[in-house]
Amino acid sequence: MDDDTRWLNPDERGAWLSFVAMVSLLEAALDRQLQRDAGMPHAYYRILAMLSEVPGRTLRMSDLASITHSSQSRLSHAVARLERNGWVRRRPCPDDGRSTLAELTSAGYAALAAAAPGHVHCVRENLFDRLTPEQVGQLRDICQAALSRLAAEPGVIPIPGACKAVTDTAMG
Amino acid sequence: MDDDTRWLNPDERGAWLSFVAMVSLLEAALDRQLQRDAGMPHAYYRILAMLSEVPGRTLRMSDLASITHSSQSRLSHAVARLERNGWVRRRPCPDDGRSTLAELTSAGYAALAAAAPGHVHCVRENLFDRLTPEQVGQLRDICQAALSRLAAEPGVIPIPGACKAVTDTAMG
DNA sequence: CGTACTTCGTTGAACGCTCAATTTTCTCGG
DNA sequence: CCGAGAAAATTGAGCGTTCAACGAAGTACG
Repeated sequence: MDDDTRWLNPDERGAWLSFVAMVSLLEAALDRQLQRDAGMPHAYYRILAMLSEVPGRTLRMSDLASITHSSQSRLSHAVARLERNGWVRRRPCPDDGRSTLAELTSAGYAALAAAAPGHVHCVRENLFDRLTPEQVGQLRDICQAALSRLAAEPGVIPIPGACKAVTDTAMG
Repeated sequence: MDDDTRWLNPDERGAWLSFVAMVSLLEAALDRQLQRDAGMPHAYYRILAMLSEVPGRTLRMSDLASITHSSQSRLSHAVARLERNGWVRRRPCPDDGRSTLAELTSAGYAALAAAAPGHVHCVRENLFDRLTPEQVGQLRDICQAALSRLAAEPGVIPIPGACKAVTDTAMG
C-alpha cells in the first residue's frame, strides 16, 4: 500500500459519511412512502413527473432516459411496467423509425397527481423544512459542481433541446 | 386537487432536481467503478469498510446493519454473499444466543485495501475535488440537518456505543 | 416457573437494475 | 445505390433489495 492516493481529510471524511448516510436514508424513506401510498418506486414517479411537464406529455424513450438520468435498458423495463399499469402508452415515432414515443395516459396523470402531495410532503419533512434558504442555494451549487463532472460520464449525454425545457419546471 | 400541500418553491425545486440528478449519477459512477475494479457494489464496500475500522474487525449483525444504514434482511443477504467470497466469517455470539458476529477475514481486508484507492479516487474526482473547503462544511451541515429527522425514521435506531466509535474514523 | 412480548437473524418470493447481446433503422462516404 | 458504422430500443440472465413470514433466544411480569 505505498500509494500516492490522496485520502480524504477529516473534514471530507466527515462530510462523506454524513452524505452517504443521508442519501441512503432519504432514498429509502422516499421509496417506502411512494411504494406504500402510490404503488410505485421513486424512479417510476420521476418518469411520470417528467412526462407530465412536457408539451403533449410525450417524449422519445431516449430523451426520457436522459432527463431521468437512466440507462435505456432501465427505462425500457420501467416503461414496460408502467404500460402494464395503464399509466404510459408507447407508439412508434413518425419522424424516426428507430424511436419510440412514450406518452403519459390520463390514468397515469391521475396516479401522479394522487401521489404528488404525499411525495412532496416527504421531501419537505426530511430535507427542505430542515434547511435555511441559504442552505438550499448552497445545496444547489454543490450538486451543480459535482454534476459538471458527472454529466460527462460515459453513457450520459445531455439532450440539447428537450432536457432544458423540462428541467426548468419539473417538480421532481 | 384542492390541497393544502406546500409545493416546492422555484429555489427548492431547482436544488431538488440538481440533488436527484447528482445522487443518481454519483451512485451509478461509484457502483460501476467498484463493480468493475473490485467485483462488489458500493453497499458491500461499505460493509467491509465499517468492519475494518472496528476493534477486532468484528461486529454483531445488528450493529453492522445500523452503521451501514441497512435493513437486517439486506445485511443478511449481503453477508451471505460476502461469506461465500471468503471476505467475511460468521460465528455465534457468546454473550447472546440470538446474535451473530460478523468478522472481516484477512482476505476481506485485502480485497478492501485493493479497492480503496480506486474508490477514493472516484469520490474525489466526482465530488470533493469540485468543492471548496467551505462547501465541504456546508455539505456536512446540510446532511446533518436532514439526518436529524431521518435518523429517527421507523427502523432506524442509532447504536449508542458502536456507531460513534466507528463513524469518527471510517473512510466510507 | 410460565406466558406474553420483544429482539435477532434468516429465508424465499417478487421486483427493479445492470450488463451483454440482438434487432431494426438511420446516416454517411464511396 | 451500397456497405460500414452509429443510434434507438428491446430482451433475458444474473444480481441486489424489499417485504412479509418465520424460528430461535432473550426479557418482563404474574
